[in-house]
Amino acid sequence: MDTEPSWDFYRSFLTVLRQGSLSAAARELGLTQPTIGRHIDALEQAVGAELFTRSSNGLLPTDMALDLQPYAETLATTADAFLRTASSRRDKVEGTVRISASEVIGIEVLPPIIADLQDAYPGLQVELSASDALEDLMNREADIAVRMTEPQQDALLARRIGDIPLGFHAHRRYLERHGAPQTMADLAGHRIIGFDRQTAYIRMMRKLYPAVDELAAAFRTSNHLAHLAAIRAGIGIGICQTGLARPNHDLVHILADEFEMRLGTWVVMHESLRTSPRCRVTFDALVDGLLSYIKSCRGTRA
Amino acid sequence: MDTEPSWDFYRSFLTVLRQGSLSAAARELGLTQPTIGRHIDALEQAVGAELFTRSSNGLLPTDMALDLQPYAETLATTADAFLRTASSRRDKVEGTVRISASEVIGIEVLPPIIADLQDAYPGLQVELSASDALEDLMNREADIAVRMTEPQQDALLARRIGDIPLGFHAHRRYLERHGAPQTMADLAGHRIIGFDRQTAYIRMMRKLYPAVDELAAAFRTSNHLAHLAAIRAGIGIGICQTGLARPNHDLVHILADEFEMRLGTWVVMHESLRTSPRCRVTFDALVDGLLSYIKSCRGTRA
DNA sequence: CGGTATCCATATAATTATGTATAGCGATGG
DNA sequence: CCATCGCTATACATAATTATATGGATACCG
Repeated sequence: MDTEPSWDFYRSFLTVLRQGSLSAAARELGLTQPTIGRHIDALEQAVGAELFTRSSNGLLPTDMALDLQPYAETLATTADAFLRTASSRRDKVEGTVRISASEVIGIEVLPPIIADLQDAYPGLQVELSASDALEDLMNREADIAVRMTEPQQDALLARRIGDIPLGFHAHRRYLERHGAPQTMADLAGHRIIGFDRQTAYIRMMRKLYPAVDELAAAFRTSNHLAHLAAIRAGIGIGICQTGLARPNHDLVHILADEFEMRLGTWVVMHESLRTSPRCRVTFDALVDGLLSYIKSCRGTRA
Repeated sequence: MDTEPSWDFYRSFLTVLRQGSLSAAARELGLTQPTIGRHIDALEQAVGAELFTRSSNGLLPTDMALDLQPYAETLATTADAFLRTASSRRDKVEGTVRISASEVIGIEVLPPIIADLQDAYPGLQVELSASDALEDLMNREADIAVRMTEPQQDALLARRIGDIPLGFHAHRRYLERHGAPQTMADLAGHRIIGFDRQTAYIRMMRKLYPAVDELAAAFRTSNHLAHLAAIRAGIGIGICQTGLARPNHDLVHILADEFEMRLGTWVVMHESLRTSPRCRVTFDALVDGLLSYIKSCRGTRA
């Protein structure tokens, strides 16, 4: 290798890959099309491989370029994390903290917790990545994560919150029309909201309650938020966190004695962020907020 | 934020951090001291924080800079992985593959396996990181790893090899002088080679054989290679992989019926490297080589 | 079919970043 | 106590990178 290529080339490479054309990448990066073109040329020269096939309506990535995309993505998220950390003062709670959580937690549970946190620390910005694709804390894709599985890596600081209870729920309107099932067997006569895809959590349920799996579902979705929305819309009976029944009083927890499943919950942060005030404070706020959320889950039985 | 800083600044930042001065960093990168100085200035400007305190004999990193170091390290290893992947042709077995393994495995077990592999594929370069600090495959710090723990992440492709058996060993010379212990209790009268630090594997032994832990060690080291060297030098009786007794015929496996511990072993690779011929071939070679190594571990009893 | 809007490639001009040379500062050693 | 060495900071010339401007190719649409 003569000399290492400029790291800026990786940025240009990734942007072209995402945007699909030199021109669009140039607009994105605030540069010009010939510049990006030269970057790609130089990178291809440096690695001795063709990365894109040029055409008059854009650049088509080669298989090699697609292989390289994850590396470039990592570079981008890491550079982002670098700036996020560097741009916040070490001695004050300010700057941006990026939180990763599942969609349901991120949308139904976290907002009030974050609101209180930001009331207390006006200089604190929060980026919430509400996605079921869990982001990698080791890669610093997020600073703090709420997870339903226990993290394995030693470098991660994890705090177990407890178990979030799940149960069958239905809208009051649905129950008024169709009656409330008293036993698991009664479910057979009801409209069931089911899951579309296999996830770890569905496999767990299948193991604990094989009967549930055999119910014919009237509405299936792989999206947990859509599942919840279906319950709230009165489509039928589905499973959700019992804590979500409380804020919306039209949701009723049914079969509470027959069916119980719990999701272990952890708040996780990279160990090295312990000394960062903004991460520390956010971590603590999430722990406190989720603890009281779990406490509120009790006593919502029908 | 006006505009994102050049990614090259991160490289200069990291090099200054590692080298301790602008001048040394400039030499390392093939640039000049004023250039590196300007990069650091620009980065400090961009993030609005002081990263180094300048002195006449170098640059001293601030706490902030030390916080940022891991991010910069990740950038460097990822850029490296990018080049490694990009510089090898997709259709041929050539280019560099980086293997991570423990010191003992990397030094005592892998070399002959790698030799055979490279005989078969002359264009294949191998980088071996023989370190007990396990490198992160998610971060692409290595392409393939030999691990003694089962990997958790879904994105990793893991192949279980089996269990590597461990046992007490001593040099023939030591046994001629001091006699061979026939029972675990006999160990008390012998010179024992022990471990210095707590590791997962020591905790496991402590659990299975609490008696072993109470033996007074005549020689302690936290380095497994040094431990092995001590056994080979005839210092006393210590624990090592039974497979290591074979190539060196002066090493004798003792108390084989009294003591047995096994280390589960996996070869692990990032799932996305499956399509890369060089990684695929290396992965398979490691699997085959380690399988036959484990097979060779049997039948070496004294 | 002509008009328009993309896109990439190339040549040239402007800007920016880099290297060279030098001065100044502090530590080290005879 | 001065010479030396290594470091950073600055000034200036130069090289490298970038933006601008233009041409050619392709797709889309009325």
